[in-house]
Amino acid sequence: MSTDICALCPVREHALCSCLSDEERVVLAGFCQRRRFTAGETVMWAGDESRICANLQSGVLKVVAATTDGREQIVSLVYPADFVGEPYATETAFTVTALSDAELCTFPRLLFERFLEEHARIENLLLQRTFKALNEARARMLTLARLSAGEKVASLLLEMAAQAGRCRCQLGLSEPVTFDLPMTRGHMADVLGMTIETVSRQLTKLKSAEVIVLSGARTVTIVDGNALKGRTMAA
Amino acid sequence: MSTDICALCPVREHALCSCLSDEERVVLAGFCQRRRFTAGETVMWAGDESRICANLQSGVLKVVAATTDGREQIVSLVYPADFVGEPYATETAFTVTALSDAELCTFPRLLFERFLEEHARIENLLLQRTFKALNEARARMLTLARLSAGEKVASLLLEMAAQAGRCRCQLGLSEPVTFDLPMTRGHMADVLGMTIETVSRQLTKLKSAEVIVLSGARTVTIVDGNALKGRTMAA
DNA sequence: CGAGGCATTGAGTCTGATCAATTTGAGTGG
DNA sequence: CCACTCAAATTGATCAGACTCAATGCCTCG
Repeated sequence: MSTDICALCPVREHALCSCLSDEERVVLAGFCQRRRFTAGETVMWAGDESRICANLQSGVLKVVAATTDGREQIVSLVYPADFVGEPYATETAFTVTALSDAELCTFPRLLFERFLEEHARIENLLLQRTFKALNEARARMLTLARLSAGEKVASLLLEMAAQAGRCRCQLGLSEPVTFDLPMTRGHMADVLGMTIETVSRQLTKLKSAEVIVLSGARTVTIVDGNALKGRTMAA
Repeated sequence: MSTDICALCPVREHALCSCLSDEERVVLAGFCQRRRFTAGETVMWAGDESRICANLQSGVLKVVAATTDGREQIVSLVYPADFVGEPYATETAFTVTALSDAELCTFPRLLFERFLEEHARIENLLLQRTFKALNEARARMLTLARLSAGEKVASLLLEMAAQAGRCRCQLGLSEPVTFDLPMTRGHMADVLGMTIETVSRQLTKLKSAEVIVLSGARTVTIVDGNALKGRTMAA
């Protein structure tokens, strides 16, 4: 039964558990619980007791840091096959919310910790992923602190194009690429540490410069990828 | 011989390796190499091949992200007993430089990886530390993106006071606390994503409000810790 | 005592936030 | 199929906070 569940898993090949043998997978599946969240629903609240870890199967989640007076910053976007949650933490550090409808494969934290300890390969992979997440967070610190509004928006566009291209096969920068933005202007602003208005103005500027084409609010075509990259200036 | 080295290690009790048995420590010490760096010297360069990991024994390091055109952001401060480097990464992600004279206990990356795989306890602890670093980076993202200059400086002052207090025993916020800033205005600006001038102006403002006293450029007394905390506003 | 790096202070500018008014567009129900 | 609704997005005008440029002051260490 449990192996059947994994057979249908859309991220079977890419999630952390892809390193497991069939037998190990049976053990893990034995205490996993699939859960669905609708867009806007919160998966875990900052400050709450940390009870679960999970793999994202479909949809997109945001990890949000907030001040006491309500200012918010998206500190990470979680895509399918990504891991969410923090083993060994008693308290949840940041609120995690579904940006779109999402499906998670959740594990009780304590059982997952036990599993990690008994399966060195998966623990090792989680370590590598966590370092990768750390590098991403640090790279974004540079973006947040030192790039101009225009540079921030250009960077995010390229990033989202790359993410979109991870599914469909991606062409180079010389060819026009069309894709749907996976988030609203408001979310883009929350990721980049700016306001909705400024994001919108920068997109308009890119449109006027004929670097991109906006077809409706959500669909973008990157006409001149090199020009867009030139507006980035980050390493 | 190797155990003697560790016996003199100033961070023996707090570094990653504190979880090891004497026998394990001998193995690890077998391929460690102690190295000294003078203030300003760079320990590893972003983009270079990743050859070492290390524990910091004394001094303070900075981890720096930079744009191609020279803008810089300090993405992490490394204190004694902290771990530096990235196992399993072929390339160094960020430049690491000594802020003060520093002593490192370095390990060749590949050997350290092998050691991790054979010693689950230490790998487990490294995982936990990496998650902690990730949480810190994410918390700082909020600071960089959403706090005002005044809030940023107040936060950093409290953080540095806490760090200073980790050595000497720290009093509560109601009592005045005096300590030396471990960095220049310039470094504070690099950490907070602002300019030297703005940092200086915010400190002057705090001095005028009699929240702090500045005795020379480097020594600070937090007179009214609660007022300082009140100027923070971050969660 | 002098030199040089840090730090402070001031004046002016500019980027991006704020406030406010439309416009667009997707979804709903008549 | 069209009008309606409501959220999202765009656009404009104004303002403030932080940056830039420039001058001066202050430690620290030869």
